[in-house]
Amino acid sequence: MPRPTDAEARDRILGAASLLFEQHGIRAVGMARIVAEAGCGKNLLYRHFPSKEDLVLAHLQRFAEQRDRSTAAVVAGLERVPSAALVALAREVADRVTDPGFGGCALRGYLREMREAERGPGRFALGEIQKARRQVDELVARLDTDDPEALAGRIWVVLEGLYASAPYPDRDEAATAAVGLVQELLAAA
Amino acid sequence: MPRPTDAEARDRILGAASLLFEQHGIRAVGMARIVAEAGCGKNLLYRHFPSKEDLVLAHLQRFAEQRDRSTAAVVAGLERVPSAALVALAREVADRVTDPGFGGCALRGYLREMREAERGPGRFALGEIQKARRQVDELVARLDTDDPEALAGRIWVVLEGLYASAPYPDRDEAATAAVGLVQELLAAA
DNA sequence: GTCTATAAGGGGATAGAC
DNA sequence: GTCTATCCCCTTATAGAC
Repeated sequence: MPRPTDAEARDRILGAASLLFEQHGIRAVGMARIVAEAGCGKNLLYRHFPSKEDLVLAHLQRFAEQRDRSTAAVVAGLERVPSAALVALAREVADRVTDPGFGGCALRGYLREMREAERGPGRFALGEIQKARRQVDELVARLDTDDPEALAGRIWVVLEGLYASAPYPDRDEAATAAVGLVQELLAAA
Repeated sequence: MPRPTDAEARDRILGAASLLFEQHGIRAVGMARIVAEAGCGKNLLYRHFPSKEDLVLAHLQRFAEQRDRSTAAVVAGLERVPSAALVALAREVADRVTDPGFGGCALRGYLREMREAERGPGRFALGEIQKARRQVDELVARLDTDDPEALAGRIWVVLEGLYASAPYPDRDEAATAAVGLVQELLAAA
């Protein structure tokens, strides 16, 4: 069991692992390298994270929590104006995607790399993505438009395209295109 | 050097490798497994493909050639009607993505998994994607609309979102959403 | 000669023991 | 923290079958 004061060590290890995972992928990064980068002993790492899978899961949870905080912040106060909330949501994704340090959505990246969505980190990743999708669905449902499902599906495709463009040089163009598209879709609805 | 008549063996090996790569990813599939699935000796594989990287490059080239043939077929005869060609292009992507055997775009998958676009298979993959983007750009340019760059960027985001939805259960919804979106974008232009 | 099958080399993976 | 066990990786080399 980690001691209470070990929370800082845990954060340091998890931070180093997250950075490496985002930069090089899950499979490409070995535990030895994480230990070296975190500057700790292997013993300590395995006390906090009994297996690599646990470490990866914690990495995805950390990513999801940061995203949740970020989206909650931009949507705050817009609950009454669902269209504005949806645009804010798109802008938030665009902001994260265009950040030079952003290495792609960790949840989607894990699913693509490991192709395992039934259990463990993959199950968590899929659940988080479905959660985000449901948020879009619910906002669109309050929008007083005909065929809200089609609209939500279209907005979702645009957001997926925005996420997909993260590692490419044209992500800035993708960001303006995606935000503009979402705005127009809502204006026409 | 492989003998001239070995083209069939090469195809068999490449076919087995492509299937495994699409199903499990590049890093997850070892040469031993490819040999087992292709039903050949290791020696023969390495004569046709001196290294795994060569095999992966051939796999990406095969994917790109099939895609080129498929897109050329659906665009054939529509050179004079760029909007129809763009819709056909979107439909073609939608058809491939919704095919149950489709495991995602191999080119985008390689770039996401290996994060290497400067040389070898990654360089090829990036070039092919840029080629597809240029095709969209050129069709939009012949469309007599103001701000063709913005329109091409929007169509491209939608297509990227469609590709990204390939491994998910909602790819059918994504396909109809994407095709509908492209149609509307062109109708409004 | 051309293939398959198998072993071996050198490295790195996760994980556990001391 | 180091050291070890076990396994799998890519690749090459050897040995045998047709």
